[in-house]
Amino acid sequence: MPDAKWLADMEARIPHGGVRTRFAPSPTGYMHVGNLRTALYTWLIARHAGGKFILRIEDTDQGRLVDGAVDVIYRTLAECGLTHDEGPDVGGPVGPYIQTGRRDFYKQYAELLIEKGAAYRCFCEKTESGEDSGDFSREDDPCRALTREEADARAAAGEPFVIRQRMPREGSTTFHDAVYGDITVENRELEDQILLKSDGLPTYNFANVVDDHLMGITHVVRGAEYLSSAPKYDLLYRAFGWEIPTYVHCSSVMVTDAQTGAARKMSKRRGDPSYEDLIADGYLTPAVVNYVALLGWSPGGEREIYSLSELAQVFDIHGVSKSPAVFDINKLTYFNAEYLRAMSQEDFARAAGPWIRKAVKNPAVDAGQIAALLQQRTEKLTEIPEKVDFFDALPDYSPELFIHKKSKTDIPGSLETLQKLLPALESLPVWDDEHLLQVLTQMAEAEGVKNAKIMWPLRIAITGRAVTPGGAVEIARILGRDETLRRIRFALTRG
RNA sequence: GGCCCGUUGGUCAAGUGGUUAAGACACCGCCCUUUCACGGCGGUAACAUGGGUUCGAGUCCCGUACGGGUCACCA
Repeated sequence: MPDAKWLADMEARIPHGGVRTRFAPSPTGYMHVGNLRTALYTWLIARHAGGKFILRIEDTDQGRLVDGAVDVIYRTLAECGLTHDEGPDVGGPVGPYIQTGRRDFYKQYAELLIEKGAAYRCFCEKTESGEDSGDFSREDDPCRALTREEADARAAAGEPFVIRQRMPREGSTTFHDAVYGDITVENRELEDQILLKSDGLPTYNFANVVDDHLMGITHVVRGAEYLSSAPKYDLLYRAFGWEIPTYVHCSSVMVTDAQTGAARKMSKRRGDPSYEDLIADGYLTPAVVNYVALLGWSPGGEREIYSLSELAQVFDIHGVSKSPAVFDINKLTYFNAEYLRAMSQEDFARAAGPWIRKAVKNPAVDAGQIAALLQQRTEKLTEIPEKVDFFDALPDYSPELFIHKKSKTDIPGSLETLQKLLPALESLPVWDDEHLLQVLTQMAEAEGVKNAKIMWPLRIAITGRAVTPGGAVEIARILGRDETLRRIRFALTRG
């Protein structure tokens, strides 16, 4: 029944030579960290080898289509720099790259399998997931024993059917995985899985095998949840007589459950962060990519900071780990801080600007100067507003803040210091760091006290905060003379 | 429950028969310092468990425990 000419044409367009990998997400509208990592590893394997990275959309589940979901995938890949060479949007030699557009292909290949005796039509009624299907056992399926003529006749008569894979009942199947090594299962454990659904669309497992072959995929990278269906794939490849690609199964990414403290798989429902959530939370894309790369893979040495292109150079399947890794937001935060500090001052100012302006509306206050202060003490962009809001308006603060043991300050002493500071600052010839520091240190020297005894009261008076991004000098400089003096005078009224 | 996979400090992890069992995050301490940070130095902390094999086992084999995955006309 399959068209021999058509099959030959399909085979003829398969690219050969060179590594070809593919990321094949189903459009659910959610790119969780595990998905991103799979995409990353897949991309890295291709780029490391100078091969092609292909994007294929697996939309065979008509019941789970989500609007805009494909856009989330495009956007995430693009932002992360995981560019694809072939895909629904850019085309390529082995399209279409969206599975519903390949509908007829699967039918042809399913029928080819029937012809080879490795599949059969099944007319049994659908059994819902999780439901007890009675005492009927898959092994007793009478359809498996139907002759070709009978099955063809019933199909021709319009009876609905699915096409199932005919698994061997004896022996065992061994497949090889680049991460897990050889895995052997008894064939009797394998169910006659459905290849083609009654709506004519393929199941994930079948579509994968057909597409990966037709697209010339050399390395199949996917989550370890597919490990147990891998032997069925091998059987399918063998039935077709196709070359088996290299399997690369990656362990899952876990998260520590806030309630139970136990590790569990990440999930959208539980509110675990997706890529977009992390970005909205103030994380930088390169930091996320870098961290995620190291979650379940290790380059070996002691180095941890890698750019995307550096990752592509050093990536090696050998470093992929078998056991699940727990996502640690703490360490991501550390990576983020590292990336923030490594930025040029200009880039940081550009990234931090909007966040500073969320809290500092006063245009007279220079966001660029605040950014310079912030760069060495910011772990995520989102924490900026609360750190700088005092520039806009002096917060309500308790005079108790003037008490600081290490600086040897108390309330009366602080007010006294501020009182003396007032005229000195009023007459400061130039309002810059150099002069501010000079007047302050001179006063400390004249009084025979440590700098801190002068600096602390000033900083508290002009910020109203125990912790600030920068010291008294820098903050006074940014605030300007008028505002600085105003805040000092205000402090004095509170004594 | 059957089958498959896994198990090095709280977390990420190096380690491929002989190591004082790296490194990083987090945590703690000290130093630097005009606060907090940054930075520097140091510290606490691990081979799940029981048997083998071996002159020698984190590394190899078997059992046990624990964890994960999978058993859909979902992917």
